[in-house]
Parts: sequence; structure tokens; C-alpha cells
Amino acid sequence: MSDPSSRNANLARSNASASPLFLREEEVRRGMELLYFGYTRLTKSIDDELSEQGLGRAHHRALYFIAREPDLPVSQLLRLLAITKQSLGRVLTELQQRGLIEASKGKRDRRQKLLRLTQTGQAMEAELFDILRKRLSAAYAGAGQDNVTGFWRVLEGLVPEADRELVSDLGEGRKA
Amino acid sequence: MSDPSSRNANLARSNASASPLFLREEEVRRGMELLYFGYTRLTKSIDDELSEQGLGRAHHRALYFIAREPDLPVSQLLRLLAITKQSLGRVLTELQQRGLIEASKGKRDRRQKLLRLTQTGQAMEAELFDILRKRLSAAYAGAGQDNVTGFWRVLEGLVPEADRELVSDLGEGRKA
DNA sequence: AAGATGGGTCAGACATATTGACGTAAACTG
DNA sequence: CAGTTTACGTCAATATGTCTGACCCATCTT
Repeated sequence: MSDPSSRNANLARSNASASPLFLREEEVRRGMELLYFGYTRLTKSIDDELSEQGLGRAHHRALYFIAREPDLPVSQLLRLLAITKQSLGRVLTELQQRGLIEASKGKRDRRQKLLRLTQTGQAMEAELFDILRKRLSAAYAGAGQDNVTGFWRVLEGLVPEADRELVSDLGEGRKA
Repeated sequence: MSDPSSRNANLARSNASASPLFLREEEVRRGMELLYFGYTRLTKSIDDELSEQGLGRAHHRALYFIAREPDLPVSQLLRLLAITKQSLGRVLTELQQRGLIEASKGKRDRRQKLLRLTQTGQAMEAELFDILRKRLSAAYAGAGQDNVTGFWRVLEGLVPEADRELVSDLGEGRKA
């Protein structure tokens, strides 16, 4: 363990190809831990940048999805974030006050409020995305193409059936 | 596209093997979203069980790591969770009051407080682990062995250098 | 016209985390 | 041995993100 030449011996071990027995506790725990560390460390990486702007992670999540899907209705964002109207309401109000997002009424359904980023909001989101992009693309590059596909597939399997379409439709708005 | 059931065309699209251009925005965003949904939905899946016992996620994280590494010192747990002493202190006090964990003094270093689960704590953790295990192993099985390896590799790349040893050492205590 | 949906808003509360200071015991180091 | 560092605990005050549940209005659907 303290042997410097094999400081990553343990990572190497966990790298050993998955055993034929998928359900072994050790492998499940390893996956949970990596998921936990991967997710928490990645999200922490933007905290400094965010707090400089007086924003929190909740703001970023909203910002992210609005960037991803311009003219996103509130109801859709609510489903993506899986929080209550109240919680989201406060976040959206603050983002609007800071001039990061703006809203318009839906054409087909005028009850809808469609959210998009302002110029300032786009700049802000881009700056945050850049930090995340650097880390994630480094991880992609280090793992190699085939492994990126594997990464996606397992994660897709983790998304409950009910949410899958929601997730997979993201980004569609920009192509159409 | 080895998924014959092809139950969702959109997921299938995102399943398309990673392009040679790793750094393309679309692929990074796809990864971030899957990581977000995978992680949040998985963790949400134990909330009901937890709240029945009057516990929160913070308690579970502590419980999990103590289960994973019996006789874990507080300092180590602090590093794993990356929270402050105060925050952890409250959680540990509550777990102790509920009789889920117990502590002993370190042999080599008597300043250390070593944490482990009580019988009750083991039962509780096992029950929670079981829910997570079902979901994660289903995702493993659905993705296939090679993809599980990819899942691990990308996530490992996401863990900052400084935390890698910490992560990779998990589970060692039980073998030794 | 009735009901469902999209959105907003109130009060009150809980869970989780923070900073910064301070204290004690034990270990390490000159 | 004296001085410093480390491991742990604890105080008060505060911030953030979330929740429940009630209630409202505008608009769409039937």
C-alpha cells in the first residue's frame, strides 16, 4: 500500500474486469462508492465559482437544464429536478432577479411559462460548464472510448423506467 | 446496439458508441446528465426506508462507510464524507443514541475513536444495502460485464488524485 | 359549465451543512 | 522533558435546500 511503485494497486484491482458473478457484494459496493465519489467530487468542483456569484448548486442545476433545453416549461424542469414547486420557485425568482434567465408564455398553451437563459445567463452557464467539461472529458479520455459507452449504459440502467424518456429527450430542443 | 428489446429509441440513441471526438459538448452533457440522474435516483430509492427509521441520507452515508470498513476512525470518515466535524458529530451522536453504532479506542493510538456497527446497525445497513444492491446489480446485468468495467473506469477518473487512495482502500479492512 | 392542468404563493418546518472558536487527551519530536 | 501537533468533541450562530399543505388564478380540455 505504501509501496510507491504501486500506489494505484488498489485502483488497478478495482479495474480488474468485472467478474462473471455480477451480483457479488464487493462489486456492488465498489460501484456505489465510485458513483458517490465521482458525483460528489464533480459537483463540488464548481462550488467556488458558484459562491463567487452568490449562487448555490440548486441554481446551477436549474441553469444547466435551461441551457440544455431552451424554452423549457416550468413543469418539465420540475420533473427533471424532482423537487417541489416551492423549492424551485425560490431558485427561479433569484435567477430572474440576477438577470440570468427570462421567461415567455407558451404559444400553444398560454398557461405555460417557458424558461431560457439571457446573454448573461449563457455566459455564466458556459463558464460553469467549462469546469465540469474539463474534468469529465479528462475522465473520458483516460478511460477510453469503449469505457465511456459502458459508463453510459450502466447509468442508463440506473434511471427508473418512469424517468427515462425525460432524460433521453434532453438536448432534442436544440436540434429541432 | 446490442439491446434487442430496444425498448426506448431515445435511450438507444444515447447508447450509440462514443464518437472518436471525446470532448464534444453533447457527449459531455450526456454524461453529466446520466451521472446526475443515476446518482440522484439511486439515492432517492432508499429515502422511504430511511425516514421510517427517522434517519436521513447523512446517517446512511455514515452507516454505509462504517459497515464497509469496521473500526473506521472518525478522522477517516471525515475525509470520506468531506464534511465538517460538527456535521458529522451530530450524525454520529444520533446513530449512537439509536444503538446503531458503537465506538472503541484505538489500540495503537488511544486518541482515535474507532467506529463499528452494532448488531442492530448491521441489520439496518443490510436492509438499506439490499435496496441499492437490487437496483445497481440490475443495471450491471442489463449493461453487461464489459460495460461495468467501463463504468468503473470513467468514475475512477472523476475522483481527484488526492482522494484516490482513500477510495481504493475501502473494503481492505475486512480482508486483513 | 366543470374539471384538470400549469403556475404562483403563503406559513412553518426540517435536514444538512457551514464558520470559527475553544478544550482535552494523547502522540510525536526536539 | 517541553513544546507542538493530532484526534476528537463541543459551543453558538447561520445558511441552504428542501418539505407539507393549503390556497389562488388563468387557461385548456371535455
